[in-house]
Amino acid sequence: MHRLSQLLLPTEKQPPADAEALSHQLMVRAGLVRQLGSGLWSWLPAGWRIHQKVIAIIREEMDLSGAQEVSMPVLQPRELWEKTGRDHINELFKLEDRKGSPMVLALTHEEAMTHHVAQLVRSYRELPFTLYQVQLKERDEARPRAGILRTREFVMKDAYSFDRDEAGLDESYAQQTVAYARIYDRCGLQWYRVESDVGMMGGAGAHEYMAPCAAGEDEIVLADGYSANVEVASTTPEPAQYADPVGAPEAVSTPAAKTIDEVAAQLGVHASALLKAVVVVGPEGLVLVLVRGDDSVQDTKLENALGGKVRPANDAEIAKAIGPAGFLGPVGMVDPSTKVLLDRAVEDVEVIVGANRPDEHLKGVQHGRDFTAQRADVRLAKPTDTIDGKPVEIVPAIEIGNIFKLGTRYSDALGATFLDEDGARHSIVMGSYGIGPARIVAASAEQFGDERGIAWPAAIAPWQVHVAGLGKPGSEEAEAAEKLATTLSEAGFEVILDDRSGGAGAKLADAELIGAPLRLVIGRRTLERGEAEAQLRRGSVDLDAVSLADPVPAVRAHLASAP
RNA sequence: CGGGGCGUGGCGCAGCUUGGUAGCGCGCCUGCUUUGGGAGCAGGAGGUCCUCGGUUCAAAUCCGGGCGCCCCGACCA
Repeated sequence: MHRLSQLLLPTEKQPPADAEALSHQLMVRAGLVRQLGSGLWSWLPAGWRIHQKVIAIIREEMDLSGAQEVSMPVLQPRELWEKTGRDHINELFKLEDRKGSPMVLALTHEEAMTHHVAQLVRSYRELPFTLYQVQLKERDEARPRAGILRTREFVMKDAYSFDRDEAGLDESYAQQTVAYARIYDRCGLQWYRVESDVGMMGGAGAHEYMAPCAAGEDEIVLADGYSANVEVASTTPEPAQYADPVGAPEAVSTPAAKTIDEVAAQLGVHASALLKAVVVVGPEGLVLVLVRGDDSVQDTKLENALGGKVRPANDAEIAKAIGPAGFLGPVGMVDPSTKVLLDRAVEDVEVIVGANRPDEHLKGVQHGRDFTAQRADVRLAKPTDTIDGKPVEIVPAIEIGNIFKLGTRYSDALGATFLDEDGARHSIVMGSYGIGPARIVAASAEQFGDERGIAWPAAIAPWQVHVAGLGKPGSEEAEAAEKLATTLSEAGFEVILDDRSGGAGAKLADAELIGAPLRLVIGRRTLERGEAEAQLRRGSVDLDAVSLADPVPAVRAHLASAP
């Protein structure tokens, strides 16, 4: 049992002035966390209980999946990171020890894990296995934000699977998928598993686990039977509204009309009758990217299509290769060999494009007839899109976990190999699997927070039962609350007792702020009936009163009904 | 990294324009009263006004440098 009179649980009526995200405001108001510096957060007792409960669930499910827990240093020799080429990552904290030896603070543990496995594993007989740890990660984030949503130091559960081949990896990956679903379900979150970009991790496939909420940094595309990050989502736009065909390219005057809207207005056509031109410099040089006029380019999809990082081209580069900015098109480019990338959603019909001459556009331009281009899906999904005819929804979400098929990128770099039955050497095939417990906590606060506090899912609530006696210390109500809390605590429930001398309003308000799933209140009237009033925090649902003479069965039943 | 904003008791803020006694609400401490929705009265404690320097008889206030924090964007293994 914990007593509110003794607990370091500093609740606040007002949120910090600089807190924007709901979870940030509520977690500070509820006395769960306090800030030490930008992106650096300390957990106070109640908050740490929640965090630890999430970790306990993760640990149980990891162990159940067959993964083995280890622990590796956060402080590591930079040499290790030079071998995988990740030593130049901006987010990597770099430092030196007193001898001047280059060190880093790990932002994940692929290098360390793979290093050890490379030393320890010799034979296919030792594979497969999966290692995990619950360990700090350090990242020099360009912009920490939203309380504990994006921090520079955080605890991560990171797991790494080691298999002899792709088929084995698929199996390990599937095992983690099962464990992840159980973890998020048990934590009581609303979540989606979405297809994701493989990012700089490389590899053969990746999924993210996303908790939809207003403060989400990512956007996910949802449809019946489909879910994907907008960075990879592939959807179908509404049908375009084309201008009447004219048979061949034909110049039209569009004075000073540089934007799609201006051109569409001057010509009296819908934006989808035009092509929008975006010029970037990719790994193989300058590219003219064309999407429908009412679409926009999704950078990650474009980078995947071009096979590497891209940057916007500057006006000089554009003028040299194509034409005057604002009037760009695939026909009549200054350098006709300039690569053209055409979005998959653009049909082979006549559209309107820039003429590569000032104040002029061309109508009647058709792909395949008037110009050629590489095809790729690079458009940003929109809420009006469909997928297989079904409407999509695009919602913000917090990334609460991810899983990657790494392949042999790290095992190749660090020499993690094994000998097969025939004595042939192969690289170990790896996967990596991360979960941020703090993100789960924050996502819960986002999903289940209201203006009064956070209605924690029962599985991760800091306490199961909140007992409040409304009288002052020493009163009959307070004595009865004390006795009730003791009985429940001895019966194995996690109880927090409000034994403070404050007024009833303050006690009830704090109970809602702290957010235990079940609240038991003893006031003068309820005491006269020999009962405690019972209420579920989620939804403020009034339950049958609990008998003070025999409270345990009723409390057990009430908690079983708590979400 | 680009743009914007902010730094004044624990929290939220005013004061700065026009230099001169640091102030308000909440919280905290003591006493009495009060106890079903953030109580009342009385008394009290608590602040290098982010920091360094400059101007001035005098700086929270004006000027300059630095540091810190937040928000938007870029970025985000």
